[in-house]
Amino acid sequence: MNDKFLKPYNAKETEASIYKMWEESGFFNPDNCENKRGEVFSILMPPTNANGSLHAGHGLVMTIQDIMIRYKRLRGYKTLWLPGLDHAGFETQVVYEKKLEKEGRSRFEIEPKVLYEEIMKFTLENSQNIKSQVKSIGASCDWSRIKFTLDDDIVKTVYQTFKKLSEDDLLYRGKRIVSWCPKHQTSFSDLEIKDEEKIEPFYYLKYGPFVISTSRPETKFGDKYVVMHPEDKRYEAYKHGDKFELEWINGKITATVIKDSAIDMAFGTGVMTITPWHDPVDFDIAERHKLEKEQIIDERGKLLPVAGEFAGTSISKARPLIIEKLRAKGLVEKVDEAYKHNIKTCYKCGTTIEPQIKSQWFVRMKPLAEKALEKIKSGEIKYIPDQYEKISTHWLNNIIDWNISRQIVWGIPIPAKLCNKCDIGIVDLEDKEIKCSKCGGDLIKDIDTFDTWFSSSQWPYATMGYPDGKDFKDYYPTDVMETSGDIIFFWVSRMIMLGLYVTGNIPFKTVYLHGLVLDAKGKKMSKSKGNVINPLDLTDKYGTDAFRMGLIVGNTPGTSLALSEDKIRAYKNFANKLWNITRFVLTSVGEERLEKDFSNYSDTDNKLIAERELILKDVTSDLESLRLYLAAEKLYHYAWHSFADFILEESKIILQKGSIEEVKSRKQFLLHTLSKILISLHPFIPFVTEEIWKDMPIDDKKMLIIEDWPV
RNA sequence: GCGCCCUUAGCUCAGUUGGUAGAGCAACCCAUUUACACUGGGAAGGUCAGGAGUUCAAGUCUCUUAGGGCGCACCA
Repeated sequence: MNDKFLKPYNAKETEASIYKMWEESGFFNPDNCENKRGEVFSILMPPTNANGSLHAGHGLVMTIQDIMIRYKRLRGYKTLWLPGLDHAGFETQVVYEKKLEKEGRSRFEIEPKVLYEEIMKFTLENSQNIKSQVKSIGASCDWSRIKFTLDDDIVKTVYQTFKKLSEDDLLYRGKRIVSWCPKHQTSFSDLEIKDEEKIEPFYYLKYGPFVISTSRPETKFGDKYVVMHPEDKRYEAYKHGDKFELEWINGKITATVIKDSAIDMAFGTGVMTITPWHDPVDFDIAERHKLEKEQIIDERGKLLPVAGEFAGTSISKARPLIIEKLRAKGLVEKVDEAYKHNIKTCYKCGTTIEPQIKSQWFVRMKPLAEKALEKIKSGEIKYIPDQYEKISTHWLNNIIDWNISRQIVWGIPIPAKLCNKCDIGIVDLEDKEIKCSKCGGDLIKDIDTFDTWFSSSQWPYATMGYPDGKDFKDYYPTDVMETSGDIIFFWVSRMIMLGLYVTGNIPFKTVYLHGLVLDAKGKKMSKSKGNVINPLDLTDKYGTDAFRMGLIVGNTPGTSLALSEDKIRAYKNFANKLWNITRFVLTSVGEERLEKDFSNYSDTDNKLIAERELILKDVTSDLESLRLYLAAEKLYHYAWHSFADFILEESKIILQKGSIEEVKSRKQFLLHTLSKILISLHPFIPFVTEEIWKDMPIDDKKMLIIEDWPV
């Protein structure tokens, strides 16, 4: 027996060299593995923010996927786990802007091209960091195939899709109302917006013969349409299109009566004025009746000249002043001081979103969503846990067009030209169009970039070299899409839609969604609360295997997990337990080597074998159904409480007092069982099992990572 | 407002098709030159949130009440 077993298991000394051994073996790359079953299994690693560092959530992602991959590899599948890095457009740009702020610079003063180069350099430097962190978790992904969302071939695919969408009339450039962040100076899609409950005053204002209500008096300067429900008896006397004069904030204006059934008769007075430029509901009403739209607030959140004396004032400063003026004119009917309502905020900085009308590129989602819904309904795409199927279906059924333009430099440039006269946009992948075909105006290059999710939604086929790539033919569709439940719309649903649209085939068969990793008290980790657990601290202290087990056991998909250090410590003990089990077994068997075809077992051992096989079968079925949490626990229990506590104790007597046949039988049983325990535990705790495997007295053995699954 | 999920031992959570309630941690008693103290043995701990129903049988299915969480939509 190797002397190393005389000391407790030392994860720290072992892990780096084991990972290096795997990497050098080439077995992470399916091209180097024998295809024993003639079946493939593939997973895409959700592209990690190249600029970020590993957090507990990544730890979970990497562990779950690595377990799936290692298990299938052991079962003889040709397994591809394709790693990726994400330029994470807006996220990274925000991080970089903070850095600029600290240096006393601003992105608005830097030439876009220069800024892009700077962020690229910054990101590529940091990407080395995240890669080595992913490795430290034990991820057995194929690094030779790593893809970055800004790689030329990915960009090329994204451009082809953009063009195809345009040709199929699923893309349009439209002057539409979008969610605009006055701080970040970019528009968003509906998903980047967070609702926040706020208590604010609610004003009832006299508007000619009507009383209207608003929480946003600063938008009211241009309001010249007063809207009511066509069936509202109270306002029967007023006809659609009636005009009247009234005294308003800055003097006399002419208003027009509009009848529209979007009005809720029960709310307030049942009458409202509209600000189509700054409110989506108002925008829709204006579109329906072809009403004029006027911008009141600029991109920085300041009032425009239409506000007269208030021009140039910010919203927060102007609001009380406007009310003061209205009050002086006797136009304030009443004020509800504590009005509770939801306002839309930027998910990143919390700034109140200021809707603006902008020319942006939109994707028509309804036709894409319908195809996705079919595949979900037919069961071709399965969700784990299954409640996500309903959540996805609901979102897809109510989908709105997707704004894919972002006014930031860090991203894939939109390959299009805009007319400086008529503002139409044309897709121009070759960058050769000069004159507008419609009005003859000059074409200028669109300076916007794509929403990050527009490129990551194409990840499954873009990374595999669609349409001609060998990997695309071999590994698409992938088997499991494993990611966090909170990006189900951002990413998962859009991958399904674009995958189906571009390739005609689903991008993955099973969607496996894990929950959030919370702190030990079940609270969300956040830098401001100071409760962020760095996974690398834990792997350093308890070993990566212990960390992995702690994340997996008892963690059901979709449910958030309270990460307790106690639990991880318990699995550190488990790694050591296996170590000592090995020490005992190796000492007990002496010179005995594992005989592959041994069958002359004693009755006692045959009974134990039957038990063991039952458990291994059970574990295999759990793994096939992706019940990782159960498989891990069952193996843990068998190794510790059956094999160590009972079988090893019993062996002490048999090896001492048994007949020659009984001793031989027991020695073989111990070796076979230990080897099966090591193989089946390998997906969960790869490092310690591989390290032990080196010393197993087995002839012609392979590396554990490519051994044969014991069932 | 609409929809979904959760409520099981002190804590964190399992419990796949209905068939005598489980794990880890914590706490309690005992053992101590043992393969392993990163240990072993033992005992304790639950009217499965409350109520009603279906069933020979319900933690599991149905309805309902309460509390917690999440998603979506929001009325100016």
